[in-house]
Amino acid sequence: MEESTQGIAVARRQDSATNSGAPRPSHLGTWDSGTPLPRSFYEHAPEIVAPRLLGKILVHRRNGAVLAGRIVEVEAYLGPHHATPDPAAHSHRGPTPRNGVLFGPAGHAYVYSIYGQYFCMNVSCEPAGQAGCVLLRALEPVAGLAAMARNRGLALAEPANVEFLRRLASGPSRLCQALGLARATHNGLDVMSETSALQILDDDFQVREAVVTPRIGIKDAVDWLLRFSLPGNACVSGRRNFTGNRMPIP
DNA sequence: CAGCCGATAAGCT
DNA sequence: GCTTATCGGCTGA
Repeated sequence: MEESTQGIAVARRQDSATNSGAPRPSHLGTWDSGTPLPRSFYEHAPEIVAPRLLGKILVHRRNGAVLAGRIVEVEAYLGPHHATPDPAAHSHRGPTPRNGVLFGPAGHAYVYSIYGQYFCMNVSCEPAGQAGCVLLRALEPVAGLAAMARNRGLALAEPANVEFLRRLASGPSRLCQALGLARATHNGLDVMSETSALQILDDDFQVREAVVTPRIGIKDAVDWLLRFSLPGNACVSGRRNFTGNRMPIP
C-alpha cells in the first residue's frame, strides 16, 4: 500500500484484480488486521512519534462491532521537561487529576473533555515521568462507517463519498464522537494491549512524507510547527489549502 | 469561503 | 471566576 497523491489514502492491495491501478479510497480496500506497535515506538519525543503515527489504524471494539480509521492528522505536545516548555500543553504546569495519564508510561490514551460537550484523545509518549503526547486530530474511516455515522448524528451515505467520509472524523472531537470515545470509558487505556478495546495497529501502510504546519486552536506557541498530516488527504481537518512544507517521516 | 458566535461544563487558580 | 488542544450554524462578500 502507498500514500495517495489525491484526495484519500489509497489501498492498492486489491486494485490489480479490479482495475488498472487507479487510486481508490482505502475504506473500500482491505483493511482487516494489523499488529500493535511495540512500547518502544511510543517512548520517543512527541515530535518524533507524531509523524510516525500517520497512516496507523485506530480501532475501537465494542460489543463485537469494529470502528476504525486511518490516522491522517496529529499534533505533538511537549512535556514540561522539554528545554523550552510548551505553554499549549495540558502538562506544562505539572501533574493534575486531569492529565495524570500523561505522566505515566508511553502508549496510553489520554482522553479529556473540552468545552463541556466534546472529547479529545491523545496518546502518551516518552518514558514514565515525561509527559509528551500526541493529539489525534483526524481519521480516514475504514471500518464501521454506519456506526460512526450514527454516533455523529449523520445520515449514512451509500456508497460513501468523500464529503461523507470527511464529516465523520475530521477533527479531534469528531474523531472521538465517531468512535464513541469518552473520558469515563477510555482515559488511561493501553493502546498497544492485545486485549484493549482501544488499539493502534500497524498494517504496513507506508507513509513517506508529512505536511508540517502550526497547531490548531491554541493561543500560545502558535508558530511552533508541530501539526502533521498526510499530504493531500481529504479527511484532514480545516481548510484544504495547506501552506505547510513537506518533511520526510523521521 | 472566511469569519464570528453561542453552547456548555470540567478543570484549574 | 475564568479559560478552554471544538463544533456547527449563520453572516456577508
